[in-house]
Amino acid sequence: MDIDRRYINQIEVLTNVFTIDKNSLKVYLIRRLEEPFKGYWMLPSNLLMTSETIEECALATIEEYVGIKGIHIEQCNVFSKVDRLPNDRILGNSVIGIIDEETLLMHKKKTPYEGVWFNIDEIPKMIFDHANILKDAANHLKSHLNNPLMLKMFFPSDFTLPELQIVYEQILGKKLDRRNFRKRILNLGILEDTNYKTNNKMGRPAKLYRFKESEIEYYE
Amino acid sequence: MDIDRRYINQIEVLTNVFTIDKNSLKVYLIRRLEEPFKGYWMLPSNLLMTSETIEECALATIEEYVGIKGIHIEQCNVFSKVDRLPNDRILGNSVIGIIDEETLLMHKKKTPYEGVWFNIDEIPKMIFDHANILKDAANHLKSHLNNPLMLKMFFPSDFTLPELQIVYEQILGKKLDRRNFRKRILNLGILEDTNYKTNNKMGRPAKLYRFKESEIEYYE
DNA sequence: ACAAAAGTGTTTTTTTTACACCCATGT
DNA sequence: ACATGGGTGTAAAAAAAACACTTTTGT
Repeated sequence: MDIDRRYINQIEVLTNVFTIDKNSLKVYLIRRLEEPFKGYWMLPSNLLMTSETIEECALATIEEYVGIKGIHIEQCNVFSKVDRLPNDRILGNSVIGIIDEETLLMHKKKTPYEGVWFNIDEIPKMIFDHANILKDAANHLKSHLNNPLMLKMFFPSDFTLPELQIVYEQILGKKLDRRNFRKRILNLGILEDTNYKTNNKMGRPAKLYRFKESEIEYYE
Repeated sequence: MDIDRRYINQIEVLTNVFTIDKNSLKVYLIRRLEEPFKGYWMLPSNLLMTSETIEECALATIEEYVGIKGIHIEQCNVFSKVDRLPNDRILGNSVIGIIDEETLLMHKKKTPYEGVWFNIDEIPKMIFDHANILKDAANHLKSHLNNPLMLKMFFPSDFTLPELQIVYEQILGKKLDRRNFRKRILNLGILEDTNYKTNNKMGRPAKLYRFKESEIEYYE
């Protein structure tokens, strides 16, 4: 490989893995084991290999550090400041991953990395520019909230409107009116009633919905 | 630089430079001089150097190929398919640049590249995945149309509402009602009347507006 | 019967759409 | 006076926001 050294770049793929757990939006962070910033938290990341796409690298990274594979991911942003890291020049490519808590528990494999799910508004000290990258990813989530393909990934299967409302509220960071929310979502015409209901321990059972298949495919 | 060769990547910055000229949205393309795809058209591009940011590379590329410097640019998208180019594995980072025709004519320097402004709906045969990248950039333009910082760049200085309407119509690809457009834009509260008017050769002079400074800075 | 959570309807306000005539200038 | 392009208002429709009581279940 005889390429001009001036054009050799390293790219790290930084993954922002989100879930909704106990009615809160959470993100998965791991601890940094080396100096500087030893003990600080970071986004699971890997250098991009020449043999893989950003998406492949992101999925491999999530499998390696979070212990879960094949989740939904989205390209997010690129961070190219020359001094974003103290020593090396590495481009940062931020990717969002979404997983529901139930699927996570079912399919999580043991990893040597002791990651923790942090509530999105209780983010600990993070290394380098990771806090900034995470904040940007949370904004991305907000501005793409109506993507059914993305929303779907917060649930293991069918879901209720109160559950969906919690996803909206957590990502938007504000409470929504239940009646107006139902009207708005159902009017979109992207959900269908499964005719099933939850059997909760308490309270009235809720109707279960799913995204219409035809609506999921086509979204920009 | 003794880095693992598996993590050595090359990144090209592909610039989508837009302008509005004669009431049409145009993009600047140059010709490819080598095989394969000799004679086909391409987005002005350069490999990213380790010493520069994506933005710096994009600006340098636009200066080199288009002959204009210091224009407004925006990060767009990353294309990382391993086989997007036939021989090398090079990541594509797409960037949007915007320039108004008048500033272009004033400040354009001679370049050895004979670029042409193509109407957005009359794009010629393009190399590799460039047509796809350009289409994606045009979509980006559409979805960020309300960014005052971006809109501002279509004009050399103050502008009239009919002129702004043409920008909207061209980017959206559809006609808008004049009265509703005025109402909507003025209601945003981001424009201020300069109290000046155009002196056109024909017809009634139009009021000149500008973006309020305070509104330009803060936009996500 | 009570506690818990889900479901529902109406009114008001705001935003969006549709639509046609008058005004200011140069020739 | 006329041709050219710019400016304006109103009514209808649609979407969003505000707001509180009833229903279904488990205990």
